[in-house]
Amino acid sequence: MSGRRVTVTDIARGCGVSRATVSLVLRGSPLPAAATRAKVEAELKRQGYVYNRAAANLRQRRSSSVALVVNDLSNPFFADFAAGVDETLGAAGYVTLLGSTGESPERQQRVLASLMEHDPAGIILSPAEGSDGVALGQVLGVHLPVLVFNREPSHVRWSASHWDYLALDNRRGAALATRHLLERGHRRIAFFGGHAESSSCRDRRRGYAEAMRAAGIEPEPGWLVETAPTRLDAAARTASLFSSRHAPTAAVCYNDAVALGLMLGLGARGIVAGRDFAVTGFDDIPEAAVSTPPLTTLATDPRARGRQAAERILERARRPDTGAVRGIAPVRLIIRASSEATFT
Amino acid sequence: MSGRRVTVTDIARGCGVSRATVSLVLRGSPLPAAATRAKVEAELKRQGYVYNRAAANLRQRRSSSVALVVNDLSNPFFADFAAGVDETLGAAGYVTLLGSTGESPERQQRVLASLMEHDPAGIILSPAEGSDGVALGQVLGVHLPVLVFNREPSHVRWSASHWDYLALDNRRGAALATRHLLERGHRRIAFFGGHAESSSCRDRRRGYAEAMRAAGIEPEPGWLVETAPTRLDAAARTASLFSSRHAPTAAVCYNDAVALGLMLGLGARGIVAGRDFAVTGFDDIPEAAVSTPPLTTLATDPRARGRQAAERILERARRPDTGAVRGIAPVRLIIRASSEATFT
DNA sequence: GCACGGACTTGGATCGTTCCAAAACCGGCG
DNA sequence: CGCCGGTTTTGGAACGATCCAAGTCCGTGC
Repeated sequence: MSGRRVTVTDIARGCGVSRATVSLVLRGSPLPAAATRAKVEAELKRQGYVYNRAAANLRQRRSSSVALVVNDLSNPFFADFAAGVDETLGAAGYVTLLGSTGESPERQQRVLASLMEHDPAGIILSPAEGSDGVALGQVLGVHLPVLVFNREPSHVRWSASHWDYLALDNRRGAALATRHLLERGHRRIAFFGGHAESSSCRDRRRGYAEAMRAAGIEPEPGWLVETAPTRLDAAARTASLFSSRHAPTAAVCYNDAVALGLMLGLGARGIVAGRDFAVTGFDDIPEAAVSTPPLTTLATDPRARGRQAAERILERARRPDTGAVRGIAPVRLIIRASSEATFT
Repeated sequence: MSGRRVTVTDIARGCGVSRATVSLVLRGSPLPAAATRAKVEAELKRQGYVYNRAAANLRQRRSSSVALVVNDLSNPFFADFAAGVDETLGAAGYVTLLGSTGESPERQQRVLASLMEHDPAGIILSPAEGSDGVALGQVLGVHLPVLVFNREPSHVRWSASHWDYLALDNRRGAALATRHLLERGHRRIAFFGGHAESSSCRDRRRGYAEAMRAAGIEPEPGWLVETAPTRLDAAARTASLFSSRHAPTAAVCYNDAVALGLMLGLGARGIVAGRDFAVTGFDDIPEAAVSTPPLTTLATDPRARGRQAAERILERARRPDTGAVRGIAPVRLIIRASSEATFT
């Protein structure tokens, strides 16, 4: 009836022992006698006791939560990542504090500040585009275990920082896709989409360029097209691929959204992706398997990345003095029909 | 250097006032003199103070978090819902405690119990399939504001419960889809997919059946096909639609995943969806717009549902004694090519 | 009969913040 | 000079759990 919470004191009074004894029972200590334990446990059940972890954490000066801040939950890639993080944290008895930033660095600062007040044991951050490492350092302080996922904020001196970093092998992934297209006989291959200043786009472009040069081809400036990483903008910029005389016959796309947009744009110009023009993506979002044509892309297993990130941050919380780690997660080329077009 | 946290006591000592005064400044009380306030604020900045909300909440006997428990984060529908929840909670100064259950009622019990220990101000729960209302009542207690989203656990006596409920208008949605197909001339329309015992499937089947009867058609048993709500199982069961002599010419599908699976299954039998057979889905997941053919479906705006759920739970936390509310969110029929097939 | 040791149990202080009642300060007024 | 009212400030007790040093109990052995 009463809205008041049941506390250890209530239990202690209810069965005639001290608060300390109840606490021992709660934590499964071997100290209490079996009879006492039984008595206390009965009383706990009778009164419907619920442990107050906040109070315990306060006294013990530790934390049982980890903050997870993502730039865009509605992107399946990050949602899967979040699911992986939560899965691992939950299994370790931690609770996930969620924050999403909607790609706004300002909002990200506010969200982080608010989460910090809850004293998380660590933070897993997939930074908003345009994040500034200095501002992040300001809110996050010097002692908290931090893992940065997927993108590098600007102005971070990694060598001087204790932050962990986990990213996909963007460079190798793009190189794999490029080599795959080269093997199909393509020579004029574009790199299509993404913001050139973002770290992931830079890395992917680099992998692409390296693979091209390894095949003795120097990428032409007209083959590098920037777009917002969305289907819509990608579709809108399709034309810019075909403005020069050396129009490409294939494109390595920044990600799947861009690739799907490009295929839409190609269709609108009467070019059939997979037959007249080869396309690859990046991420292997669920749509990739069922688009028309199905999209050749790079699988990244975001859920496993989430588990990996959570494990790393837990390890870091246990032993704070281990050095920072840079993790590069492998990616896997999934070949589907969109890259079937060969150049003859 | 030291890992110790800066506390109000440190600040108080550092600028020669009492802890109580620092606390007043922190909370923006008008009481402290301007000069004192300035002095304290300077010291706060100097020492890099971070507010400890857990300690404050303990003293104030209130909570600044809301738990969000979803059955499947990797489903874009729920991820979007979560994004909406977090957006609204964050704006109100609450933090989101995330839990995901992977559709396992047992895991759900554990996750809820763990979240309860963090003393949330309320819980938003999208229950795992097969959740039992009695077991849920056990962990959730009697006083906590609870909002159940999207599915009804079994054995809940809503009339005797204070739980809020928010769901999509499944019945009307299915009826809209069915009427749409009827208008295209179809008479033999199946309801394809889903588990018949789940509450959402029941409601959708009901809307379908009502629309059919309103058109003077009694659905035949062979037109009701159960499947797991996945693409794979839906594709596998396509055959069962065509076993009887009165094979349907169109299908209202339980959701988009099922509809996409059905279209795959149709394709394998040489039936072209949208030309030879009309299909509708439910949810409007991103793939629906780009599948082949694009899928006619019902848009549910999960993000807005998330905001709505969060607002409701906050309202409930503010005034606990208002009666339970049942919210039914509207859905919108999106017509695309998959339902273009007409029956002539 | 009593000191001893092992098995349990316990009171009181503590974590970082807020509440509360009371105290200190201050200028003015009789 | 003392008192008054209003403004600021403050010490100490909470919140709910845990830590720790110091109990109590009880069976043994001498």
